Amino acid sequence: MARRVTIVDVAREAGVAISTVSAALNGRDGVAPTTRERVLEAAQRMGWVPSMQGRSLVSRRAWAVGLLLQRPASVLEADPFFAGFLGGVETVLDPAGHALVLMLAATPEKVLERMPRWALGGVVDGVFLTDVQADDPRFAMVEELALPAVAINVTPPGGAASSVTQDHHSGLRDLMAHVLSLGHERVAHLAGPAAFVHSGEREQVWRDALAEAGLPPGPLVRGDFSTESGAKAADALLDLPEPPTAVVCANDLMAIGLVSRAGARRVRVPQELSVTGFDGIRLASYISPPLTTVRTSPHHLGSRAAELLLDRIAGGAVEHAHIEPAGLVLAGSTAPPPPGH
Amino acid sequence: MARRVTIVDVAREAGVAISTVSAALNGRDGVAPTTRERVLEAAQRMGWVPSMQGRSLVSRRAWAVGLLLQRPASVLEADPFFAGFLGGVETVLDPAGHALVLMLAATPEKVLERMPRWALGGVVDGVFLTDVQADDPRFAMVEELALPAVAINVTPPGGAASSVTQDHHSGLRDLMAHVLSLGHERVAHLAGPAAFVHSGEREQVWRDALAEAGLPPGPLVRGDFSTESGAKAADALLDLPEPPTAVVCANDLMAIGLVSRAGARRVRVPQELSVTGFDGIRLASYISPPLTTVRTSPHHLGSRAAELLLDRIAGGAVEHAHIEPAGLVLAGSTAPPPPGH
DNA sequence: TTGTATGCGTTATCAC
DNA sequence: GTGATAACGCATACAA
Repeated sequence: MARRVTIVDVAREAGVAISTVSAALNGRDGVAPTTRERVLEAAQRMGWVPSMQGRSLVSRRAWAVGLLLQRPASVLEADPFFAGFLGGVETVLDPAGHALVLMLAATPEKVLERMPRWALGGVVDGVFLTDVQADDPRFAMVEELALPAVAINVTPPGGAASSVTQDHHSGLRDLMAHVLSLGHERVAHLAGPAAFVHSGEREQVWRDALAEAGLPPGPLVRGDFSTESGAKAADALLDLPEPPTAVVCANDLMAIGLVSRAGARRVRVPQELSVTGFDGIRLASYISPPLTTVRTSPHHLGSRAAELLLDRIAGGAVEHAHIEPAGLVLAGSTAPPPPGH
Repeated sequence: MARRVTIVDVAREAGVAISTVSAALNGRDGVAPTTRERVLEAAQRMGWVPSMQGRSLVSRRAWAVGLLLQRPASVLEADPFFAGFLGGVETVLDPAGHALVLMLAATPEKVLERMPRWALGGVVDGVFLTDVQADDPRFAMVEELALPAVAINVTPPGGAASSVTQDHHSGLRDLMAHVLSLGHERVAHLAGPAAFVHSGEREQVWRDALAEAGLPPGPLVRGDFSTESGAKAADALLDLPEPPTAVVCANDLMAIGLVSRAGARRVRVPQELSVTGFDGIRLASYISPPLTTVRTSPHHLGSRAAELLLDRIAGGAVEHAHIEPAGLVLAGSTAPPPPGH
């Protein structure tokens, strides 16, 4: 690589001082228009590009934010939330001149080890916190590090982090109302891992809706959000002495796996078994039957989260934002229970 | 944030010189064991973390590599290649102490604008080049920037970049052989965008296989790799005066869309229409019928690519690696054509 | 074996 | 309005 062009070179070329070049290049005032013009022209002509390391060193800003994901690869590879979220984040980050540093951690320990290195090492100015678990140690860590952070879909404890949430309660309540209005009385729940905060919340909505309808809580099984685990859950539920007539799943991928396995067992959806998803991924409308689900907005969640994070980094206050609630999507995977149930 | 701990602080605390601290911390020799011990202990106790900016500034290394993706969000959100590839990349990058900087570009121009800024600005030490197009301008750019690069699934022109490829020809040839052996004579191809190099290659395999079998090339339609475009293609193909009896798709998502739309039109798969995919995504085995496809290995592609890139950055030569070929996965979406065809 | 001095590219604080 | 100059945190050549 040819020796890099620095502001020193530009200064020499334009016949001005280094400080003048810096001021001109950064649009600070106190520079004569003609001088500024000359500097800009020289920088342009010489192909000057700012060195992020030099800039970062003195500005004490990394001009980058981090996303540390800790999910099994099997889920990540199929879950469109991830890509949608990233897309939203980028629409905000890029114009603001910030980069996105990504880490796919194999274990939670890796995440906790990486965070301080990133923060103290000046790799990132802030982080997104996704897949928040109960008593998540990351909140204490960002607080201790004074690292700007934005939590996704959860209210952070203390004042440690900003947050952006999309209400899933109302959508899920609508979903339960829909299923119950069809006449189902044995409504199972295929939940996500117990550790995730949102898993517990969705579970609670399901439980409350059944209680309000005067129904006993149906069987509950857990998956890990993967299609595979949905298929496994189908076996578990259909092998019960009294199988449910409807299954409310914590995400679409598990619902797809469940529908698939049910079909393989000659259990017709929705005639014999109603199934609902959660997320509203595109694919959900292309399987057969199309999935009744609740549509979330990962892209919007990402863009809003990035806004909050940049604001926080710029010295803004901790803030808690909400985007439009996740809405019900009625499709073909739900129907009245078979007669006699 | 409390004032950061620097090697100066550690030096003072340990009662030695800065250079000694640096040498001790980086495992260089020329430091007395007891001194090293004392330094390490002090650094540990004071919570010293290396400043990447300081280190980068003097080492002229960013300790990060970049991935610039330029794909429509609709594809990215559903395509598991992306996440699988990232997962593979991380398994290599992380132990080596490198970070991954990600950019989701909205347009090709954005990519070409960002590359020099990243390279010259010291944001990354190298880049991955995915979704390579014909006459891709990025190769000229990495060459001009002398930026280490690894191209994925394509042989880069000139000696500009390393590459890692997974042969898809043989798998696709096997697939075609399978379809033709079933007796199909009107085999359509649902191709990807013409601009992508691998789209053209897959198309050629299809064309050659038909020619070898003495069959005229069946109808060819193009999609954009999204499920939606697969559904659209189903309409286009089934509305033909002489619809094909088999459709070979350039990826699984389009195949899923096609199967879905065919089902909605009461065209039974595979009895009336055989459909094949490409990629071997997990979901492919959970739709009904499970998809006959060719299984690729994005994770392995990613890990190998990262190895090549780090090697290149460390001064190694340009290298072209191959991973195991993509293999045929036979499933339920293919069958003999209906009688009379 | 240890200490000193210098430079990496930038920004910012001062005199002028 | 402009120009020296001192940081920022680290690594390293060289001197002691």
